[in-house]
Amino acid sequence: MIKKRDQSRPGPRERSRYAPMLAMLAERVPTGPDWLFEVKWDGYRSIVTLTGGEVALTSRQGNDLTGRFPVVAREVEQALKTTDCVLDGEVCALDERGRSSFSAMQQDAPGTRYVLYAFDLLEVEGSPTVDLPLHERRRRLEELLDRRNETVRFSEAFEDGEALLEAAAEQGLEGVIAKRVDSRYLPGRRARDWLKVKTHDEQEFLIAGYTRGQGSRSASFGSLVLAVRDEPGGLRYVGNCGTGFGAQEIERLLGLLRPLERATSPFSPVPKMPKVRKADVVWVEPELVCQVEFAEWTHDGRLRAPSYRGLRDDKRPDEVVRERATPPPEPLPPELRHGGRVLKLSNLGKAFWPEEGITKGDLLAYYRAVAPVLVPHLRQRPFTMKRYPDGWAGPHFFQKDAPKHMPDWIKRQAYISTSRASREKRVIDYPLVNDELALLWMVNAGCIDLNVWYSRIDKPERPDWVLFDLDPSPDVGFAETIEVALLVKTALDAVGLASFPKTSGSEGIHILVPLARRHTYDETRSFSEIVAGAIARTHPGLATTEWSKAKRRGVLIDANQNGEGKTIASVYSVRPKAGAPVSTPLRWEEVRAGLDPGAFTMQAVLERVEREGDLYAGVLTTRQSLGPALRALG
DNA sequence: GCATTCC
DNA sequence: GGAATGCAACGCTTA
DNA sequence: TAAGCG
Ligand SMILES: [Mn+2]
Ligand SMILES: [Mn+2]
Repeated sequence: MIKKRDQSRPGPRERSRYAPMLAMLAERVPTGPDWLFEVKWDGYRSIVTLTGGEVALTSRQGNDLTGRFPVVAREVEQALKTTDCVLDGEVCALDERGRSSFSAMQQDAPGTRYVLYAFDLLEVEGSPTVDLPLHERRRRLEELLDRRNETVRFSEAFEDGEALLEAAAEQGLEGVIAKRVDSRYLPGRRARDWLKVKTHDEQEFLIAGYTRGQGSRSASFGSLVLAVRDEPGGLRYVGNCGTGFGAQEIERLLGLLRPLERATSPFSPVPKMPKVRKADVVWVEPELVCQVEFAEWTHDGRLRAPSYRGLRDDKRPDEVVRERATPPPEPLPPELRHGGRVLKLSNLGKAFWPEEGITKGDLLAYYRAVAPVLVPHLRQRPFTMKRYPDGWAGPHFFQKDAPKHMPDWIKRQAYISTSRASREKRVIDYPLVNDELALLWMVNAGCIDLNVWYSRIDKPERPDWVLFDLDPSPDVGFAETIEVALLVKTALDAVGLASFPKTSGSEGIHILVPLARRHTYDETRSFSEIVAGAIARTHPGLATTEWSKAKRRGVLIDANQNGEGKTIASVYSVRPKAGAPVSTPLRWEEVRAGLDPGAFTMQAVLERVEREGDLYAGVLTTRQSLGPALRALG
């Protein structure tokens, strides 16, 4: 049932002690004297560690890049006026004209020239510099670098962000990074002190036709006619795209487009295309979906500077619409009303994540926006409050018994708890978060994540799911967690059980196996124990069920969490951790190397929900039995 | 975060 | 009036 | 039986 651990899996590798600081995506460049601006270099982010003159390059995922870029590694030794330091930078390939080019990088042709753009200094001769302000770190970095070295370059900073963005767009660069001049370096964090502003946008489009080519392309086509669906099943023309494909890709596209040809335009009315004669357009059924990069939408809904990136076969043609950046959720008024109920909100401006610039108001706004998909996962489940009145880094406390001052429009359910210590029985009134207003009351009370039982009040002894709780030990990271998640999926597939993965926050994964509420907690617990034990035995060093932290190596498959009264941080919960990561539902196809759980910020998750709906809806509707699986496992 | 209790 | 305080708890494992 | 663990 369970495959042997892949022999080719690399062993534990050298990791840099520093993870790179990450930038938040922003819509526009900030202004003012607090910011400096750099080109967003498009290559491999690398932490460069120089120890006694010995160089190591480490990727964002913690992989060793030294062997991949030997020339850069050698030149680093030459270019630095010290033998011990840690830098942050980007290794980029140069094209024929000596400019940074990502496509040159991907082709990695022999003789491709690589350079390092260094932009930060994290440590010099054993003393960390991460707590110095950025302008000071950059000053010291510049001093350390030999200006004459052509391979190790100092990433220039500029004062005018708008002008730099414009220049970057002209040169076909990806964008601009804005950094606060007085900010500290926050390793591994995605903070508002660094903003990434892109020159180009990108989305899927329908191919609705093509135009006859000119010159060398007269035998094939000149451009693709692009379209999107708009409101009630209509089709809207957005522009033509005549670049981004080579001769081979044109051939492939023609092969796919010819069978879709039609005599008449799929648009009504027929759009006017600049510089194209009507007779030169071949219309096709709008069924093929392609990815296109472009500078911006014009005011009349056309693409400026579109460039073809490839076909998309993972997107249904009727889902292709114009994507608008989801605006950040509405700021909240201090008082919300819903059918006669009034909720007063307090301290909206309080910094809940000071480093990231996230306030309690931001958190409430996120939960209000995500409530339609979130609340169904909380409904009728006893709720344990875990309260952080002063933000994620402050002190916190648990509260199960609903406080007296909780409004009466939040439902409660009483359970008797038997404290074994005192052998005393007492009644606990668990709150039930059954609607948006109740949810916001909890968040206003300082709840950051939302912890609920696995069972609902009408059948409290029959859980709705089995949980596989994957927790990596310090010696492994998210990459290993992903490997173990896939092993769990393989095992569940083999016994015919559907399962739903989500990130748990920073490094862990939760896998839920939805049930028809016929099993007891005892049964779900022993089922998860059997599966976890089998995986741990066949993959020593990678997966484990070892309880003691000290002895644990690899990823813990924590079967212990399947028990009455245990709680789980729900899907869409923001976790009380650095970077405010969200527990995000995943498609199994996404559970692959390179997945970055830190990228699931509140804003990113709102956009994702907008695009994908609730990827965890299946947990609410799938009703499975463990019977066949338990028999198969003997 | 807030009601309650202590000084 | 202002500061201090409480606000959960269990099963499982190993020492 | 106590302490560590989540
Ligand atoms: Mn976990
Ligand atoms: Mn756990």
